Amino acid sequence: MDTKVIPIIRQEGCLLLAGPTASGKSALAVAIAQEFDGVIINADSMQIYSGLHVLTARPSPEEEAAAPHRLYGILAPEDYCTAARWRDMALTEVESARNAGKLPIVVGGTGLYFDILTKGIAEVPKISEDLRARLRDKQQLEGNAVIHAMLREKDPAMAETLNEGDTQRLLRALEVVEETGIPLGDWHRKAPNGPILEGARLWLALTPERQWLYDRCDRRLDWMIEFGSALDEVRELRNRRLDSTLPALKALGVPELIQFIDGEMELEAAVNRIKMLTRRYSKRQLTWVRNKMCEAKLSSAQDLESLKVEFFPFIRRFLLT
RNA sequence: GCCCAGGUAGCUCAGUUGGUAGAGCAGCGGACUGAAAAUCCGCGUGUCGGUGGUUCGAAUCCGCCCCUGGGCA
Repeated sequence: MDTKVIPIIRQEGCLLLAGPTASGKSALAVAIAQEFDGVIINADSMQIYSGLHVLTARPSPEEEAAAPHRLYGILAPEDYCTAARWRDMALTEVESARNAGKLPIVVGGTGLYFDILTKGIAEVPKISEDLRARLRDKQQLEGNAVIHAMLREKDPAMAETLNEGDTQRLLRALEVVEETGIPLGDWHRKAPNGPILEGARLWLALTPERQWLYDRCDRRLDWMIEFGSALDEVRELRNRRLDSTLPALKALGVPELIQFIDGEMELEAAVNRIKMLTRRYSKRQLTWVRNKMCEAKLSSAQDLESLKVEFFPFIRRFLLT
């Protein structure tokens, strides 16, 4: 039946589709968008950057042509996207989809983004780039122990909860207390959460069987290297000599492939290492889905048709409620 | 066929003079409030090749068998 004639009664509705890398989200999103007249909005922290189309497994040109896609490849690799920045862009896209009478479908694998989109994040004032750069340099030169000691002095409570090895959180906590004079924990408790996604949501999440997923990740990487242009992408990125701490330079596979290009690692060793890192990553994603997305309707189906059979009636009911 | 060297965790290996075993890597579990494909925390997961014997007690000593390398024929 032509389900496009089903009127979307729930005008303010939104779909959230999460799952680990290579679980089949992109194809399912396209199928949903076609069936229910939707707009696909990216919730992946790496696919947002341009330049790594193949390596970050962005939707193919065919998929992008089959349904509207938003927030893919929109930032330069020398830029960086914070979680809140993504949220603001995503909310804008959700709104314009709704205004156009279309169903927003937020799709991705970045758990934090979904969290912040639906539960919010404390509105901490913007930290000056100067300060951030200064602290980053200090950490690189003098190590975490120094950063941890500084934090213990200015924000003992937060220093207590953080491990000394946790570079990223140490820097964040320190820059906030230095810039604002207020400990990050206080901000979390007292600051308002800022805008979040309003309206009814339907959570869908993919939790495929582990071995199947790992095999798929492996084969996908082999394909990216052999038949895709992953190496060309990385070569081009490398030739721009960007700061290696930028997010896009930390996309899975980039550091290893740069090492290969520079002759510091054999291709096979690089590929094996990327496969391992990808497995670990997908495991973390599954942990997030299992433990934080408890509202989600889960499926471990391994092919598009089964996913459609499981999810479509659900979505239809949601839209007609 | 004979002679060596080995068979211990998924892999590579350690294991004192006999006291039911431990490292690295892999793996698994968890956390996640502004660079999150990031960053961190926790966890040995085992028919010690098999079988019989010696012994209070065997990964460890002895016999036989199986398997894998290497050598000699």
